[in-house]
Amino acid sequence: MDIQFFDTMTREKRVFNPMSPNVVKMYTCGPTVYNYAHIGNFRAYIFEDILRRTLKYLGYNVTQVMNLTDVDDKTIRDSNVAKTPLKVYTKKYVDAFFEDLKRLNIEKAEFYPAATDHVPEMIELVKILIDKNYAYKSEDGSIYFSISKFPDYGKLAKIDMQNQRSGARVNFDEYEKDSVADFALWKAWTADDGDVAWDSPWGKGRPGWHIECSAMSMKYLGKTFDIHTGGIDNMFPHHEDEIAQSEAANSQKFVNYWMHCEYLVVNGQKMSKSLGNFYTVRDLIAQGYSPEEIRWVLISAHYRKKLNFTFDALKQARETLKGFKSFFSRLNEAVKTNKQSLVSFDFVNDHINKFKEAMADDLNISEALASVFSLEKETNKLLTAPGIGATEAKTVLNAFTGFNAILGVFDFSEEPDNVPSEIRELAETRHAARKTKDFAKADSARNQLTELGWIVEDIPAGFKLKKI
RNA sequence: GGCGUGGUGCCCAAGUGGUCUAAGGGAGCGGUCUGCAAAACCGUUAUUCGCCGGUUCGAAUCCGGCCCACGCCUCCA
Repeated sequence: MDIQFFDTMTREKRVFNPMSPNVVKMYTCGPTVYNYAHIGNFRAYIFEDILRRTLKYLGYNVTQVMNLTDVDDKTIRDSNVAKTPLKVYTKKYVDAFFEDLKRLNIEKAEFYPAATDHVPEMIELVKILIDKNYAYKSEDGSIYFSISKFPDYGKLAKIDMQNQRSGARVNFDEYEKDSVADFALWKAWTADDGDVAWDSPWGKGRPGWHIECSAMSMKYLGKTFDIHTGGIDNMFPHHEDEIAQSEAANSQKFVNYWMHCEYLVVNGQKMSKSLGNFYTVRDLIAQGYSPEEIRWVLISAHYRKKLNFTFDALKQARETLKGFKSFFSRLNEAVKTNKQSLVSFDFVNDHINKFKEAMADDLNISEALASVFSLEKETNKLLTAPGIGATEAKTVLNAFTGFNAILGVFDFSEEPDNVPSEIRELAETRHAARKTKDFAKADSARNQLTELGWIVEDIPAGFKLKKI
């Protein structure tokens, strides 16, 4: 089965062939740790997680690198405001980031290199660019990349630099550059930087914004690697600049497949810190939404489509996940029975194959979920009507475990061993009352349970308790 | 000014020339089941895919124009 990904460079779906047959090397742009990441940011990280899990599901080993940008204008600015050393300041948000990744069940990458740990590598790269005459030193001691030396500049974003209205929104006081579009490889130290500085052949300073990704991807993945991803806002200038630096320095192709994730929008507008229309994972959890519900919302739209974030979507996710939860609970019950199989279960594999094919087709999650829902529905029918055997129930459960290797949202745990005794007693009371047809008593017990936050359902074997 | 993306039912969301009188989910409504519920199942909610033209035997899907929304060209996932 071919895997196809939409490559931003060619703007079309291409059959995916990694450089080595069984290993995929991918670089995923990570957070700038100056604040809590918001769920718009996490949309990108979840897209990367789905990509990674899909590749693994389809049989590849994955080596993923995600950078942590822990030195830049904003981290310096905000650590100064907080009167906290940069490293201490950023650590807080690095920790928070990993905490959120864990909550959202995002698999860990193999490497999380921090920019501040790789300054020597960046300096080496800048040296090469200067030696090859792609970079120049300005009067203030900063080093810039000269895009006029790199004719391919703009090939990813399809930007023709001749046609840009430079000046309209570019600050003209960057007089020291040859051309306004030239970007910094190394920034000379200024007073605003405080004690954030590294020594370099060009004097005290710090790396430019883009160089870390070139240097660190090269270190961990090589000069050419398979996939590079990020939010679509990284496409220009960030990824364009990475290409320029890397390809100029190495004289070889930087990346084979570029994949970009669309925005999360709120009321039609991009969720961003500058607009202030953002929610963090912790905000939503504080409002009573679960990480699974958040994850479901973020995975359930195709990564190249804008996703409109609403609380209604979170509520829809809640209902959907509830459905799965009770489905798994029915399956778990069926597994415990000794019922004989009455039906053929070939269709389970058909559903698995459709799921797989959909994901292999540029991560078509909607198609994939359709077969997940379809398997749920078909199985539910069988659970209701003729009954299914324990073996088949197990087969279906295994299929869902397989789906979950990518989706990462299902909770298969059996409800609940940890029911408070008070709750269990109430349910027993109700059960006994029903047996003697004392429905008034039964209903009153049920009402009490509801008030305590529990739902009781009658099933052939007795009753089932669920938390609201 | 340049470049780009998208507009599909009440909401979310696939489909990108025929199997589409449009998958799937959520929600609503009707029903089966139930002491009543819940869960589950069945039925139902777009002859239509922003609007207007065109190409074609045939279009949601291709072409042209228009309207609307959003984004990039500056840090941003």
